[in-house]
Amino acid sequence: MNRPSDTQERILNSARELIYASSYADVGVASICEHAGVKKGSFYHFFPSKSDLTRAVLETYFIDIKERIIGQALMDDLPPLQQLQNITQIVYEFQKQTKEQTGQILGCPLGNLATELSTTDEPIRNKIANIFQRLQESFQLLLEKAHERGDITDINTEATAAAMLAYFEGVIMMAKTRNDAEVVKQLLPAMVNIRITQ
Amino acid sequence: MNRPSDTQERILNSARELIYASSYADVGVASICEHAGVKKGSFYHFFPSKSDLTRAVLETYFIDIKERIIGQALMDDLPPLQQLQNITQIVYEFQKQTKEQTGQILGCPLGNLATELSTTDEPIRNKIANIFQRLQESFQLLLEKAHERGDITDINTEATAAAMLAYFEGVIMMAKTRNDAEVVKQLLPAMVNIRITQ
DNA sequence: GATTGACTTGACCGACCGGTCTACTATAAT
DNA sequence: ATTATAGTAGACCGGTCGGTCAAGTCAATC
Repeated sequence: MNRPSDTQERILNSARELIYASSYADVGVASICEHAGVKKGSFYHFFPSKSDLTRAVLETYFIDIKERIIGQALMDDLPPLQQLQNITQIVYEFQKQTKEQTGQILGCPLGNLATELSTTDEPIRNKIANIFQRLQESFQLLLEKAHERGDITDINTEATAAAMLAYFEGVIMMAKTRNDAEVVKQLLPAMVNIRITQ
Repeated sequence: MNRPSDTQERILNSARELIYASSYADVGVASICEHAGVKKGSFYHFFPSKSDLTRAVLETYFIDIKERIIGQALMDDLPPLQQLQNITQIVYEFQKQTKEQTGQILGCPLGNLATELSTTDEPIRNKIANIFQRLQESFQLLLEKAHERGDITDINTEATAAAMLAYFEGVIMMAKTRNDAEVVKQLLPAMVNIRITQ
């Protein structure tokens, strides 16, 4: 009774791209369907609302960041602080690449939606808060490893991880606003020097 | 031949409040007019478009930040790094206050619009980039004073000011996403320890 | 007191919004 | 072969969007 279909994925990918390239409000359901090659009826067969779809899209953003940025940075068998440094380099290259391809710095898909929707769509705000938490924990894990190795001392790893994530998002916001990837190159490496003591 | 009128200011103040409380896309021209007690015709007499109005609103956001936050922090005759520290404290109290009054952390009005519109409205992106530049210069001035006093050495004041502003925006974004002012209290003071060396 | 022009009024526009609905198709289970 | 159902198609809905416009009001100028 179930026909296999890639429609759901097509919708997700379409929304992923369009929302990242502009904003939640600026991308209509009709555009998402058109870009996916799908009719509106199918859209609402798979997703009860645009907000629901966006929460699903957010999860794919997280998976991408986790795999393509953090996972990539951890592949080299380096000290944890070096791996953190890797992250900043990978992000720079990614932002630079999208700038070359689209002419624009698109920023962070999570931060973009966080600032746009946190006050008007509670389920989305909550979803993003949850994702930020998981990213923070990835940072924290690296900090704890560095602590065990004796690379850092007297540090509040949880608060420092949160501070690093905040700096990360802030730098990317500035790069997007100036539409200049070099902002990332100049500022983001300093992320690994942030410390919040106990 | 010119009748004095507070209509323009009423529109500006209305838009200021409504856009800060939600977002650019979520606030219609009709809502702005209604909240200002003004008819649509008057709106388009004073402002050629919603985008133009928003650029004027952005300038008022800057003036407010400059006067009510930076100006306030500089009133006490303290060492420059202490004055920077003051800024973080004032911002915490402000965010905490809006949370108490509205139940929500509204974040930074500049950062909010920066992430929402930088890729879709070039004049607005440019306006925000300009404002960020001026804020960065305020930070830089304090860093240079600190340098002259010998409080800090071997520092790239321009890059460090940019990094501090980025961290500032990032922390406020996280507070908004978590809808928790305590994030600001815990993370923002570390802003003054950020250094980017030459 | 006639003229000028800044300002106000509110009806109106086409386009688009998110979402609904009914009819239809295709396939898998019986 | 019949039935059940997941998925597709696309017309349609009321409401809202940013923006326009013609008509009018009012005060300052001459």
